[in-house]
Amino acid sequence: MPESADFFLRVHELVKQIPFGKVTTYGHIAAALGARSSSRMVGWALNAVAHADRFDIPCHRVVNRLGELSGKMHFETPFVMRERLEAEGVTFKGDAVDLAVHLWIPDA
DNA sequence: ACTTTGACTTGCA
DNA sequence: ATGCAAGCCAAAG
Repeated sequence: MPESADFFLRVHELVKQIPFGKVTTYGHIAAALGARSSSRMVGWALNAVAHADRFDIPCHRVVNRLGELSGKMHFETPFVMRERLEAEGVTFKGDAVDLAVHLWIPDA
């Protein structure tokens, strides 16, 4: 594994630290890691997670800047992601999470 | 080794 | 306010 795995690890830790019923965005994670512009890499990190058996990492709590579940299509079914969030008490604003209530910013 | 794409974000028109 | 283009870094073709 390349050194970028370290980046993945930090993303994983951050995502694990997301409180129950809260969500965060790729941009905030990237910013917390000092890579504000590299928000795409956060997605790659989660992709690696999804490909592995890292079910301990709530990737469904990570959304894009608009609160949309951009990664839902990468799940087995695009519905499971929203179902899980709703199961945690997360409210939705149409097809996006109500960030005004559930947005959580990592404590880097 | 080069090109294309991707779970994003920001900026300018 | 909406739409298109660029920037970013890494992985897959």
